Amino acid sequence: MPFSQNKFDRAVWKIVARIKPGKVMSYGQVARRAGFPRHARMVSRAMCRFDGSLPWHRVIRSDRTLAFETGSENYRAQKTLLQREGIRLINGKVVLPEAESPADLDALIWGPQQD
DNA sequence: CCCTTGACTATCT
DNA sequence: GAGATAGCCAAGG
Repeated sequence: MPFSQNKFDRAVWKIVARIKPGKVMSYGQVARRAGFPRHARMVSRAMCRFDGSLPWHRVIRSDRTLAFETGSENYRAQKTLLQREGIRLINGKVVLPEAESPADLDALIWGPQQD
């Protein structure tokens, strides 16, 4: 955020703002790249402090699930924003772009239903 | 201070 | 692979 607070907030902001459309990062990764290892939870705290003009939806859990309660308002909002960028979800998990393969496509068609 | 709370994680069953 | 568990760390009561 332009009018950021502390050093941590600014560092986190910078990293998240750099995540390109169609890509995602975990809270832990953001924390590390911001220079604050083991601060994944702090990243989430910072996010609610300044969310709005930044691609907050591209930050997910390390297990590739969304961090909100399933079905909650925020959950649906994030899911929508991600899908809008072409990011797929299967059984509540984000399918990493790198992992797109015939096997995954089969899963999309025949296996677990797509979200 | 001590305890609780998370938009978290790594590890073990 | 899904649940349980134990770390993690800043804020707030």
